[in-house]
Amino acid sequence: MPKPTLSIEFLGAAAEDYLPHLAVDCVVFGFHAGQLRILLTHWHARQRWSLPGGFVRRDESVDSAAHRVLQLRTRLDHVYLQQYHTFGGLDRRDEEIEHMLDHEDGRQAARAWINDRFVSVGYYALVDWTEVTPTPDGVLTDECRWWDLATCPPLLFDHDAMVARALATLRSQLGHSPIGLNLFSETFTLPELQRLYEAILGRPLDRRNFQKRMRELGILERVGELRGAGVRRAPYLYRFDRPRYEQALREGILLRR
Amino acid sequence: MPKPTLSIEFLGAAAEDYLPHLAVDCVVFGFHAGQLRILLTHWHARQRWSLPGGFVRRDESVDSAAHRVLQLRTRLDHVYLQQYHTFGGLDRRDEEIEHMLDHEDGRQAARAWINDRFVSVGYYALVDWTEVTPTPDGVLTDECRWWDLATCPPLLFDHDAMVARALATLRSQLGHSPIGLNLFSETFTLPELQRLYEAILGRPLDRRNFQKRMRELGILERVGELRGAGVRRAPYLYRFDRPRYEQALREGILLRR
DNA sequence: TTTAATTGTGTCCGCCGTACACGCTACGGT
DNA sequence: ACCGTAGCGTGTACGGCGGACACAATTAAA
Repeated sequence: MPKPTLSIEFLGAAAEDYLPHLAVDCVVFGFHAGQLRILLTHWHARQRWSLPGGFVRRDESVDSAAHRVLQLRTRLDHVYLQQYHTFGGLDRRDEEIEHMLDHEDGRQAARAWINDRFVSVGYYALVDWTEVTPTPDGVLTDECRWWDLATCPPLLFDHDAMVARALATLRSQLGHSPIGLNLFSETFTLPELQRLYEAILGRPLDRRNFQKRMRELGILERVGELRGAGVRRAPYLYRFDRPRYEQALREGILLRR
Repeated sequence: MPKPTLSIEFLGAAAEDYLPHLAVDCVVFGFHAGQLRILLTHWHARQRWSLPGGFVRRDESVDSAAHRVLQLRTRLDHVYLQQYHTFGGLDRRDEEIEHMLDHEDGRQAARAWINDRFVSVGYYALVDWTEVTPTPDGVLTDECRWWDLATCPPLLFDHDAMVARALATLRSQLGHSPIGLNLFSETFTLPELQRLYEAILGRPLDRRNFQKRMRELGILERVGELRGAGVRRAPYLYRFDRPRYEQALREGILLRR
């Protein structure tokens, strides 16, 4: 299969079908082995990593564009996805990428289009990483995979700042809406949920107070007991009580600090 | 003085100097006579009102564009201005305006530029209304003035939703940062400050608890007593203690509910 | 059987937000 | 001159929630 030439067509349409100068970028959070992770894509032209992003079709809303981009990189539909900030500085370009693209094959118009200034609307997503099929676009990026948030490399453009702000937003939201549902498969244990909260907040929580609060929220449903999990007492399994969970989301209750 | 023809030049430059499809709109909050007010501009072509807005130059950041737009409409520099959401739906057009612009004088390219789809980055500003000089652009809009938030007319485009979301953001911020500084002139009384908080929150507050909390914050400095203000005891005048105020802003302390 | 590790649950305390009462100051009416 | 009234300033009491903390239960390995 021949390598696709550089053009905007790899997105499935011609450049004229997209809004110029406008992009969406997604900070896709997952959780595994006690670590918060994000999905990154690798630019072969630069041998560095960036957030998955894309452009906005003229016939779709910006929110729809974010969902579409996320679907292309994860194969997931109906993801929890929140716009959190728009990045419009003048320092968002990467001259090396622009220089290298200028020497790529492909139509001059497409290169100029991509190399122009962009304003980017930032979204963050919470996903169950086991359901994700990381998928690079195969043109600008040749790899797409999870990175531990703590150990991921410096990113292209201003994407480090985008990640930092997404995480700050997630933290500030954590007390107001129950987040866990989107990051776990169907069932989970309270210690797992606590490790998630600790990973997001970046500080340890008291196990007893955490469990008490979670129980009092009334959005958890005990399913059974997880057995044979090691040299210790087995924790209970829980699932979210959907109606109560969504009610709590609407009312925006919860933990404060 | 002849009426300017319809073109993008009224902004001080040619259309090529601006990013197409991208706008900034500002919800400018003021406070007067116990009422929260916003600054609106009147479109003569449509005989209706909208938020003050503008476009983004290719050589300025989106934040700078918002400050510039605000300066043009208020003559104010260094305003407290916060980006809060980007509106990118497909339902943001006003067909009547587009139709009427098509029959205006002016270059066809400028009409097409303005009539195309726009994504708008929303900002809200807090200003001392006494310092504002409302200034219409004189081309698309012929009037610019304050409206009581409670009684302002339905706005053009999706600006009603933009105002609602700005107000919701302001409310949620109110507990985390001390807001008042930007909305008052140098000095004010605690009853005035309380009326501001009540106007933002949309509910009455207990006077005694409000004063106690404000005193305990340690960011107010008592100046003197306001005398002869009517048939009652005169309230004290306060000003903000700048160093402590800015420290509180950094630490993001404060009221919860 | 003992021990280590980890989970589930209850109690206590202190802070903060809320409800509430009283004294103070000015002016106007009598 | 006196008192009533309207609005301002301050203090006290209670309750709820979060944070610190102790103990019993369960499992598998020593």
